[in-house]
Amino acid sequence: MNQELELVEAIDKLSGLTQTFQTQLLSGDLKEYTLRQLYYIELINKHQVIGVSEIAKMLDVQKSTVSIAINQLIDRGIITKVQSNTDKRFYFLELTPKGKDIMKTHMKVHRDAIKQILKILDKEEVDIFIKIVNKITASKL
Amino acid sequence: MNQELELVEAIDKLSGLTQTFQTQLLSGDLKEYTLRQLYYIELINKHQVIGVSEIAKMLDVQKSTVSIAINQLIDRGIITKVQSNTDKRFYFLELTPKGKDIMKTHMKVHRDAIKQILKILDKEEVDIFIKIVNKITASKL
DNA sequence: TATAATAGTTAGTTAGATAAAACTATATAT
DNA sequence: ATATATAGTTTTATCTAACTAACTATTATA
Repeated sequence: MNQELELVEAIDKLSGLTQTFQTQLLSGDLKEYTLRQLYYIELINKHQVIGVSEIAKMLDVQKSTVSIAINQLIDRGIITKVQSNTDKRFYFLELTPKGKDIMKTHMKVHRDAIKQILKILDKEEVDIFIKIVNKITASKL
Repeated sequence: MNQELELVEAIDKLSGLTQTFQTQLLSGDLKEYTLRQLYYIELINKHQVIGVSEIAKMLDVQKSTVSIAINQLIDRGIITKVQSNTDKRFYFLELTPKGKDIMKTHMKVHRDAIKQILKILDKEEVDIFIKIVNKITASKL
């Protein structure tokens, strides 16, 4: 079989796997949250200083969209906002302990999936896989 | 750095790439359609004989959900339904020429992405990549 | 100081995806 | 022949994610 076709199939399988993974993520302990919400939580976890406008720019959506979503997560006790002293217009978005727990659970799901992959592949294969993925992503495809 | 961490990062990058790919897919020529709609089209394209109930089972959603979505695509001239002669309850779902065009565009986007990957990697790397992906997906992770 | 820009909110709207329940029409099985 | 199952539809309703436009409060600038 030609290489291009095989690669098409491999990538199809990979995207099927991603979908299965997402489905698993959204059942289990994180079923109360949408992917979007988990992503907001992830962004806030990753950036020490972040506000509504920056998130909106990152996601390329309107500020109002983000504002509403974030305030819902605040109402649910997952995020807090702290007004900046130096610029009263700005609010630092932070995770509450509950938000940090969600983040931990999310990361654990990731880690568990990766542990399973590590069981299936031998060390050399993992190295090559990492190298290839890095090569692909480095090229800003 | 330990292998697990590197794999975590590689997979993060890969999922970032997937997201970029999706964003590109949903701008460009296919911006009038949602991912879900493209998936309905893909399923109908892939299966010569398929009806509403089967799609519902595949996606694990209610028949009513699929019925509404499919009828919207029929209204937009993308799908047709043809009543079966041997079982009058059943409707064969098929792509119209417009639907087939959408499918072609969709596949072209895929093929183009894969061609870019083929440019970046050498033949041996592609082979290994395919082998590893197959190993992972074969294991029903 | 008056005006611009920025950060975030609020009100109102829309599209899409989903569900439950009641329904029609048809086919199958006892 | 009657009862049950199946294929698909319709109605009603909910939720998410997004939009625009108008708004407040604050900061920066000319």
